[in-house]
Amino acid sequence: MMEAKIQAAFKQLREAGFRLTEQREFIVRYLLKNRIEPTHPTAEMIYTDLKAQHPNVSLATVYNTLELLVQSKLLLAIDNKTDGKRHYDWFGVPHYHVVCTNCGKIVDAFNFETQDLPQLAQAATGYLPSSYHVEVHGVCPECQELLGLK
Amino acid sequence: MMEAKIQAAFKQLREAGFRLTEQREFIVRYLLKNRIEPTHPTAEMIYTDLKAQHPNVSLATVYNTLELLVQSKLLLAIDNKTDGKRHYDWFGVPHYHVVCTNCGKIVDAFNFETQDLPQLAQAATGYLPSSYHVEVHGVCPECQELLGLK
DNA sequence: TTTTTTGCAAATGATTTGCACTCCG
DNA sequence: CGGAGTGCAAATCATTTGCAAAAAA
Repeated sequence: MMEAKIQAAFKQLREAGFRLTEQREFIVRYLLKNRIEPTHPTAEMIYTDLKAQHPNVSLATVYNTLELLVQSKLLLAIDNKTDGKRHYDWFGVPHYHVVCTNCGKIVDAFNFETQDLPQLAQAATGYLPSSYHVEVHGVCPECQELLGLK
Repeated sequence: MMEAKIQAAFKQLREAGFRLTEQREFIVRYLLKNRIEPTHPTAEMIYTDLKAQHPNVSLATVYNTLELLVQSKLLLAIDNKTDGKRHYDWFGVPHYHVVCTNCGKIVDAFNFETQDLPQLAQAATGYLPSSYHVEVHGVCPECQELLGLK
């Protein structure tokens, strides 16, 4: 069933108008197989992991592919101000992100209803919504400890 | 009453542990007097506008001050992926942002309830929330026209 | 074939930083 | 006074880009 998910992703990438290349296949497989949810990796991290097994993937291609996956609505980009890097998250069950203002760690949370947001945004602004992102900033439990907030 | 708002901002800045300098005063006054809501200016834009009247304000200080104002919860930072720049918004009535994926234009919207978000985030993750940000991405009416989506 | 895509290296450019000087408190 | 804050210029560094070669459709 993992393979089915992978194939569905390829299909979605194609339907967004992009070709399926060997490199893109490696990257999609990597993202799905490595359960990136808890990691929220950056392009650099993905590249480093990937090149061990696939030396024929360049960093520029990783950047390029990740951007295409965002456009294809397979990935979500999270610009993390704390570390200055763009992180990625697989676009599955709708959820939001909680980012540590001290160490930059990102975790997912699911207990906030955002279903109506696109329609409301369209009603309010006339924009044609394609995606949305909810982000909470705060201090993670570990950093609370470190900072004596706990 | 504008002056009262300005004084309140100074107070808030002080209470966050920062000193009140001439430059910071200029910047806060500029932000409040120029109703930045519709503009969502960047550090560069603020600097350019400001230096006409106050040549003794450097770009580095503008960057620095804006960051302090964010920390003091007077401003909200919006990293706009489309133009690659950080925009700022005065932190008044809670609202969310709708960003054009084509031209980068940012508008405010108010019709989505986010009051419970911080508590929910804390309950779900154990983080100590200090702020949050809701952002919708889509194509603005003008770009819909340009792109033939309308 | 025709159009994309890749990979390398170089460019970009917004933001950050080091440091000597100045000023707020 | 002493620690913060400023201004300048230089450094940083994640991301983007140009272009020739390679691969998809």
